[in-house]
Formats: sequence, structure tokens, C-alpha cells
Amino acid sequence: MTAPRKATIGDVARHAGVSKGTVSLAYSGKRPVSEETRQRIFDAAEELQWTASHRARALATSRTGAIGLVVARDPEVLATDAFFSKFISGCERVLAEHDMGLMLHAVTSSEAERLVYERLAAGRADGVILLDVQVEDPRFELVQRLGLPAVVLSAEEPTGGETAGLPTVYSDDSPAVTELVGRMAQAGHTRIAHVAGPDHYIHGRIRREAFAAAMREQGLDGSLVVEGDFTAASGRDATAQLLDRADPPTAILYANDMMAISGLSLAHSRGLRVPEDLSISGYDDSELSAHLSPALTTVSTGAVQRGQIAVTTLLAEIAGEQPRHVLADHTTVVPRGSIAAPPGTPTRTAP
Amino acid sequence: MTAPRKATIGDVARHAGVSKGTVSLAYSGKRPVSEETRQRIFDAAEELQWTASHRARALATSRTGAIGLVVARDPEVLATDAFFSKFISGCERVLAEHDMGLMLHAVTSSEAERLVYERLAAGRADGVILLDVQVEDPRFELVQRLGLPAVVLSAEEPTGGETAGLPTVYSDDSPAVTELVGRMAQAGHTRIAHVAGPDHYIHGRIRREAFAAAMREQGLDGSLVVEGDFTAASGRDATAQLLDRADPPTAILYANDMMAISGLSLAHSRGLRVPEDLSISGYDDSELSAHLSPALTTVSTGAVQRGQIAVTTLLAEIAGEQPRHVLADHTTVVPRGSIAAPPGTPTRTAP
DNA sequence: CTGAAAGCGCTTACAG
DNA sequence: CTGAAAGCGCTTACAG
Repeated sequence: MTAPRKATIGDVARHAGVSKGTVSLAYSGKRPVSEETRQRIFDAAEELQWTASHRARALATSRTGAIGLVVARDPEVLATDAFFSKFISGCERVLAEHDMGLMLHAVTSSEAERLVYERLAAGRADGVILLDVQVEDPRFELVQRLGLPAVVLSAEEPTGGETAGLPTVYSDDSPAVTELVGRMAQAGHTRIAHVAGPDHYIHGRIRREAFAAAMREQGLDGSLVVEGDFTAASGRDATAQLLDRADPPTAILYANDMMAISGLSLAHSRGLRVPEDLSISGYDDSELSAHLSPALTTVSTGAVQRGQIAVTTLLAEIAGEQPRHVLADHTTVVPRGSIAAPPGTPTRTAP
Repeated sequence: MTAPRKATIGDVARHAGVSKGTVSLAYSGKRPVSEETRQRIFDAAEELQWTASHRARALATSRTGAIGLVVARDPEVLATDAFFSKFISGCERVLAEHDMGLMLHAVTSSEAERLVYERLAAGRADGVILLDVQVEDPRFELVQRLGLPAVVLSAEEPTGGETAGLPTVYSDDSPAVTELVGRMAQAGHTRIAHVAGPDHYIHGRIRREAFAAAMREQGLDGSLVVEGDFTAASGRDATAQLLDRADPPTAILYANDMMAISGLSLAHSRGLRVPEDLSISGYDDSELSAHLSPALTTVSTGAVQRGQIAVTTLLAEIAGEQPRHVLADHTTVVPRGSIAAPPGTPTRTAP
């Protein structure tokens, strides 16, 4: 039962009667190997059940074959984030093609976070993707000092060096928010509120600014904003605060699905019908949002595609290509049943 | 702007006027180094900004410093799984102590899955944790053939070699389900239904069997079971099917929160009040469940602890210790507002 | 097309 | 307490 020593490239070479170099070449194809010896080598490898040692290859090539992803969020929040796992799945898709993997790190302090990046830079990963970017994120400087290739994922175009020159995969969250406000206004709503994400997150801030701008365009008062933190708890509390007002909103635009769903639930429990009494929208297109009753109007973020693009961009940078910013916009509004005319609207306002 | 060559242990040794071996020892502490040279070494390292290369160390020690986790689920489903990210967070906690990392792989075909395990075994990970275990899971044989240390996470004690002798971290989901049924029965429910998870998953099957057994114990009919697949979509459909019956249940026990939440939403949309008209319970204790209105009675699975224990167990196995099964039971019912007496019950049945 | 050898950057017996 | 050297298992110029 004691594990037999694993075969090495040397064993295969000996077995096939060639040099180690030739075995290596037969697999990499970096230089031609005669069909005959190639076959001998494959047979020997098969017989010895040999697979190249990843560790040895990593040292020889100075490439680890992994990229790093560090998440500095409470696991509770991570759990409920529809974006995250779709994003990872997109990353995997292209990593697999390149025979690479994803090193995931969950940290809870910024001290631990710094340490993790240092370890990654010490050869545990060939590069990293920076998620949940904050305004003037300290990681920008950190990765550059560490010489660690990185791409940042942002919700706005880094026109003025917002991402410190690091290659950035960005989308623009604004149009979807504008469209959502437009739909609500069109349905006849005037008192529209926004439950925002934290302002220090770019995607929190952008969605909020887009809300304000869209309301202004519609000639409406865009000041009814409550800041949440993307958790269900904060969604419920913010909603309670809004509904408790003397002049409660007739529509609420939430910065993510999670907050929208707990908000929806609270509204229901207060006897409000959605969408008849209250219209709402989310952001993220989580699986749950599509199967609620009524289903939640939300925004699909193209998370899988962004994962793919982010990794592709990172690999290009690692390969030494000139870093560039790339627009990855698959953001689109998914209209579902949670928006209707406000209460008291005549059944049909024919044009 | 061209990246300066990174310092190596040789540079540090030269700088400090010692041998490479001594530098290594100064850091590992595996053998004593005089305080004076030790300081010289640290100073040199500091000045040259040296950190040991993980790749080189990995080859020299035959240890990769990472464990693998492969998830064979639709990203949509993963996204909404409260267990998963808490579990990962628990893993990280102990991995960090050991200066190790987590290689995460998301696969969508069993073909891809096999390939990933082979890669992991080829030196990309020192061991793996097997999640979402199925009955007679083919991975049991695979990891053993590959000589890849593994621990499996199960929802029942592997008394009869269910996990092929692999060290197993198990909990028992039954008591919580029994308690839930008990609470519902106690409240006066007799028509209690179960929306189950797929039967080929151990945790799906166990919860279902526990439901049947508990109903039997209560002298109730436990045949009202609809199989879902843990997604919100299936939760909604199963609930519709139940509520459409001539004799709909007055209480529904769901195999996870996600199905319970979409079920709750559907019930609401049909004008049923929860818990006045329908009592429900979930399983997983997701963040959302606590902030719904009413909050969802559910089961906390101790996912963080299980992650910690799983990794601890795996590291012990990697270190060559005798593999054993370990009970990791932090499963407990979290009573919240979603269970009450069935409709038509006199206000208070004083004992 | 193939071989011999150096090199990737550490760790760890082996001597002293 | 410290040094010189071998070894981890590959890849890749360099010769032929």
C-alpha cells in the first residue's frame, strides 16, 4: 500500500531510449520529433503513467500556471453575490484552455490582504485580477511595487488614470441605470428612490451618480437615496426607512438584487403589492431574481464574459504585451414583472 | 521601467557573506543559526527585497502549498449557495496559517472534471477536498488511483465504507430535519410536504430520508415529497405543484434556502400569508433568510467550521498521519418567524 | 532530428 | 554553527 515512486521524465527517457530533452520536446512540440521516437516516448509515458511534474515545469519556465483572486469580503456577502461565481466561471473557461488555474484567497483584514499579495508575487501566481475596486485603491501601487502583473475590473472607463495605468477591463453601469429610471418614469412614477451601494466602491458610486443624472434628465427629484452595503440586511433596513416616510416612494431602484429581494419581502409583509403598489428593480440578474413572484426586473452584467475578458487581458499582459484598457460591455436591462404604473394611475394612458 | 531581476537566495547569501544553505536555515529555523549572521542575512534580504521563490521551494520540498477544490456545478447554482462561500472562508482560515492557498476549479462536464483532478495530482495541489459527494462517487477511485490525498465532506457517517475508506468529515443532517418536522407537527400541522434535493446527492437523500422517518415518528403521512434541484426555479415549480393540489400542505420543509425563498415568494403572490396560511422552513442559513419578512426558519450548517476541519484533516493526511473520519457537527435549527400554527387553529392551544 | 549539459532557485543531508 | 554539493524534475540554448 506504500505509494510507488512517481515516474519522472528521466524514467520515460530511459524507457524510450532517448534523452530527457527529446521527451520534453515530444510533448511541447516546440521542435520537431520524428514520428517514430515520438510514438516510443508516448508509449513509455503511458506505461509508466507519467505526467510532467507541474512543480518542476513551473521552476524551469518561471511560470506558476495560476492567477490569483483575492476577495476581501465577509463570506456572508460573498455567498449572495451573483456576480462573483459567474465571474469565476468565466475565468475558468479561459484558464482551462491555457492549462492554468485560479488561486482564490479570502481575507478579512487589509493587513492579511497585503500579505497575500506579497505571497502571490513570490511565485504563487503569475498575475492577479483586482475586484471590488475602491476609489484610489491602495492595491494599485502595491502590485506595481511587487512587480505583479494585474488587471483591474472597473465599472467605469479609466479615462484619467483612475486605475494607475493598470490594464483595466471596464463596463459602464450608467446606461442600464438610466434605462431603469426611464422605464419607471415612463410608467408614471415621480417619487423614485435609490438604495445605493457603499460610495467607496466604484460600482456603488457609479450607479448612484447615474441614478441622480437620470432623475435630473427626467426632471425629477433624485435626492431620495439611502445607502446600503449590498447585504440583504441593509436592503431591508433601507426599504423600511423609505416606506416609513410621510411621502414614500412608489418605485425603488436597488443597487443589487440582494437588497431588492429583502426589500420586496418587506414591502409584501407590509401589505404592499409589487408591482401594483410599489415598483422595484435590482441589479445583477441572480438566479433567484428570475424566479421570484413577481420576477424581478434587474440588470444582467455579463459576468461570465467579463471573467473571460479579464483573464485574456491578464494573460496578454503576462506574455509581455502592451497593456490596454478593454471595454467589456454586456450590461443589459432584463425587464420582468416588478415594474408597473404607480397606484392611482388610470388603467391605460393611451397616447 | 524594465523590471529589475528579482533577487535570489544566492544574491542574499553573497551579500551577507554566507552560504545559500545558511540563508535557508536562517528562515526555516530548522537548525540553529548564530544571532549575528542571522541578522546579517535578514538585513541583506531586506535590502535586496528578497522573498523565497515559491516555485523553487515547491520543487525542492515536493510540496505545492495548495489544496484543490473542484466544483462541478452550474455557476448560477453556485452563486446562490450559502454553504459554499462560508466553507471556503473556513478553509482559508487554516490554510493561511500554514502559508498555503486554495486552487479553485469550476468544471461543467465530468470529462473536464477528471482532467482537472489529473492536473491537480500532477503537482498543482497537495490534496483535494471532495464536495457535493454523490452515491458511489467515481472520484473516490480516481483520487486513489492518482495518489492524490483527499478528504470527503459528507452528510452522514461513513459507517460502511461509503466513502471508500477516504478520510471523511461528516455531519448528520437528520436531527435538524427531525426537529423541524417536530416543530411543525407541534404547531398543529398534519399535511407537511418536503421539497427535496436531488436523490443522487448524499445531502439530498439524507434530508429526504430524515423527513420520511420523522413524519413516520409523528404518525403523519410523509409521502408528500417533490424533488427539486436546489435552484430557485425548482423551488418555485415544486411549490406551485404542491399548492395546486386539492389538499395542499399547510407546511413545507425545503431542502435548502434558495428553494424555500422562491417558494415563499410564490405563496405570497397567490395571496397566502406566511406563516398564517403556510409555514415553511429552509436549510443553510443564508444571509437572505435572516432578513426576509418573515424571516425564514432554517438550519445553520456550521459551514465555516467544516471548512476548517476539512482542511485540518487533509493537512494531517498529507503529513502522513493515519486518516480518520471526523464528526463536524455544528448543525442547528435556527427558529425564525416562518412557522406558526396552521390556518383554522384556535388562537392558543393551552396544554 | 537528437543528445549532453546548464539552469530554474530553493532545501537538505553530509562534512567539518 | 557553517559551507560545499547534490538533488528536486523539468526546459532550453548549444552542438552536432
